[in-house]
Order: sequence, then C-alpha cells, then structure tokens
Amino acid sequence: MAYKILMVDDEPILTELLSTHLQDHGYTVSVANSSDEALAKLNTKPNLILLDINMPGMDGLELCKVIRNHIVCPILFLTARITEQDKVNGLRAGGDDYITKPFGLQELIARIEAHLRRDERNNRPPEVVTSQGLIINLSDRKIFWNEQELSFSKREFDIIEFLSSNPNQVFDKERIYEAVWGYDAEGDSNVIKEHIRKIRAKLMQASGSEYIETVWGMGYRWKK
Amino acid sequence: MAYKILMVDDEPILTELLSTHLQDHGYTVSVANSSDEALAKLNTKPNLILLDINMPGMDGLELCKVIRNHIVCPILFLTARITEQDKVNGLRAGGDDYITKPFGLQELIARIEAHLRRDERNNRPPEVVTSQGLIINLSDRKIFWNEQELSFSKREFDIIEFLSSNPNQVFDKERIYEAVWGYDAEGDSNVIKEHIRKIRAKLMQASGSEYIETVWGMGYRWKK
DNA sequence: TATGACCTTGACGAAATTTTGACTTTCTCC
DNA sequence: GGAGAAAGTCAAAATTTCGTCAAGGTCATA
Repeated sequence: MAYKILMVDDEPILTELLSTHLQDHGYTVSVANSSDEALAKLNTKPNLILLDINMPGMDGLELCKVIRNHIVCPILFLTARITEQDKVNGLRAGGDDYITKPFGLQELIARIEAHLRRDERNNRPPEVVTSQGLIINLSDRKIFWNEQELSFSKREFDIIEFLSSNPNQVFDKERIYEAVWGYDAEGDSNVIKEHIRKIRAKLMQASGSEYIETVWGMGYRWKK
Repeated sequence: MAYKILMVDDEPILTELLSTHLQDHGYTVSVANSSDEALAKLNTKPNLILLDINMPGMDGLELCKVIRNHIVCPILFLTARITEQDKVNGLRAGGDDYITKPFGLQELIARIEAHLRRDERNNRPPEVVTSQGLIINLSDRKIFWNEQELSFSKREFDIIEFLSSNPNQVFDKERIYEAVWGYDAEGDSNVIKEHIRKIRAKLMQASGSEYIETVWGMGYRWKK
C-alpha cells in the first residue's frame, strides 16, 4: 500500500509542485496550506509529515508539538533558515530531520525513503509493547515490571494485549468481549468488569500506577 | 444497503453452498473461482473478502497482497492449515483474520459481522479541528485546548461530535436528539438545553470563547 | 476423584451522569 | 413597552454505570 505523506506549507505553488513530484514516486499526498488544515488532516494517518517552519498563525514548531500529542510518525521540517538554534528548537518540538530550502528533489525523496524505512523497522511486529516502565512481550506472553515478571491468566493477558496494542482508544465492553472472546457477548455481562478489576489490582500492586482508565459510559482505555 | 462479499475459492461446491448461506443472511455475494476472476471482480467494491489460501496458480497470500494494492476492506482467509507461520504470512500479506476449515456457518457469519462492524468504526468521520487550538479527536474521544485535555461526559461528547462534524449548520433540538440518542424525543424536552449549557460552560472556562451559537427559533450551530 | 486455578455470575452500594421541573432571562413581534 | 414563546439556569431526583465481593461452575491435572 502506498505511503501517505502530509505536506504542510502555506505556499500553494510549492505544495503543488512537490505533491506532483511525490505522487510520481508512488506516494499518496495530502496537502494542508495552514496549521488548522494540517490538524484536520491528521486523521488520514499519514506515514510521514513534511512541515514548513515559517507559516502565519501557529508556526511549524508549535504545530509539530501539537501533532506529537496525537500521532507518531517521522516529521521532516522544510526550512530556509537552519541555525544551530533552529535545529535544537526543532528537535525539542519533536521533529526528526531538516531539509533546507532550496533542496534537490532527489535529496527530498532520498530522505523521505530513509525515514520511512527506519519508521517501518521501528514499528515492526509489535511483539513488545512498552508502557510507563511496563514491558509486555506479546510473543512470549510475558509481562515484566522492571526485573519482576507478573503473572496473568489467559483472559487477563488477552485483554491487556488488546487494550495496550490500541492505546488511547476507548473500547466498550462489548467490543472488548468481541476482541478477546472472539464472538459477541449475550446481554449485559459482568465478566469484563471483573477481569479489569483483577488486572488493575495486579498492575497496581507491582507498579503503583494506573494503566487502564475508565471512560464513563463508554468503556475502557489503555493509557499510554 | 446490503454488504457485498467477494468469495474467492476454487471449489465450486463450497462457494455455491456458502454464497447461498450468506445471501440468506442478507449479503450480496459475488463468487470468483480463481485469482484472475477475483481481480476482475474487485471493481464491484466488496465490503469484505473471503479468500481461500490454497488455490492453483496465484495462491491466496499472493492474491491478498495484490488486492491490498487496490482496495481496503477486511480480508478473511479460509484455510485448512493454520500454523503460526501461516498466521504470520497471512498478516504480512495483509489479511485480517483466519477461519479454519471445517468451520461452522454460525462462526463464519459472526466473524464476518464483527469485521464489518469494526471496519465501519475505523472508517469513521474524520477528526475535527476548529480554529483557535481546540482539537476534537473523535477516535480517542479526547478534546484538547492547546496542551490541556478537557473532560466531557458521553452525551456531552456525542453532542460536540455531532455538531462539530457539521460546522456552520443549524440543527434544531429534535434533530440533535435524534442524532445523539438514536431515536426521537417525545414532546418538548429540556435535555438538550441543559447539555448545551454544560458544554458551553466547560469550553468557555478553558478557551474563553463560544463554540456553540444559538440561532433563535431554529436551533444550535457549531461556529467554525 | 480430589485439587486448584480460572472463569463467570448475581447482588449491592457508590459514584457519576442524565433527566426533570420550576423558575428566570432573553428575544420577537405587535 | 408588553405578551408570549423560546432559551437559559439551577438544584434535586432518577437513572445508569461502575467497582467490589462472595460464591458457584468449569476445566485440566495430579
């Protein structure tokens, strides 16, 4: 499937030119000419973001910080200025790389490919999910808090696996039941509540922190 | 509208049997007895694909990869073998689930329904962002004012979701009730007024601005 | 068959949300 | 400006959902 790139720049001429070029290289490109538009287009779950630093309103650095609250993917700054300070600011804001204008199209493509490759490697089989010092090894079905291994039953582990693999998303009880048991729950059931309770108790005892959050009236979410 | 299912299997007996069964459950079914036929029938835009792994010529896994280049929808493998390696191969190829032969028809229907529901959920309306730093993340059901997360109850969030997804449009109370509660309000009710009040108070406290406008005698409108 | 871990269920109090009803304020039209 | 309708406010009642506990059921294993 084609990689999706979100390009954020307030110069329509540039965005048009670049998006054509990127599309020629097989990427799916969506363009945002302002920060608001960029935020609105985050839902397309881009694999990589190209971000102009100089923009009216919320500038690229600010935007980068906000984006980082929502999704994880390589963010490359397009910028004219590139002092040491810019670099620091950019990295602090959560950026991954810089490309100084004017830049060669070859270089742009090369850098994009490099970052996507790296990202791919990093996001590979989520065999291990880590979360606030907790290590969840999905292939071994083992969970560690620091050096100490915690013990969970099958159902408990399945629930943890499901929730922690989809952090921050809210799932209602039916959805969890469906995901873990593999079929629909009949009527109202207490099973999930009870398992969640057991899981919480074990995690709290070991780590002292909350991992599963209740979203009242909606379900549960794994805090990341 | 009936969901469309594309079934790909080289055993005519099986496909005939299954397609009848699926049709009895209200699905529109198209059958392909070979990979080539399957590719040719992709243009029917199925909502879900059932794919036999073992087929002469291009096998199910190969076919799956190719399909993935064209459309996005749940792909369920029908398979006799199901080792860990198969599972990995299948996931790598872009499959969503496995059903091992022989399987019960009940189970098949249940899984199909589950995947269609999930797919529906994932393809939800996009995240919405209004100007001035308010970010409404529909999939996580989180709302941010700049860096700060605001808290809303289920109904409150649902109303915000509905209005903000249709900015600048005016909806009367009945319409909102219908959209959020899922059924019609009986008689005049204060419920909407009250929820709107709570929402406004929270948004005002955090951001200092009005997002919901009253259109007197008509209803409410999300200002964008 | 006995044992123990695990899964499931029903009941109940606590907590949070939702709804209601009475009342006040605001707006429109005459 | 005043009457009437629509919208806003507030507190309290009604309802829903959640967390917890105790107990019964199931399953694999010794």
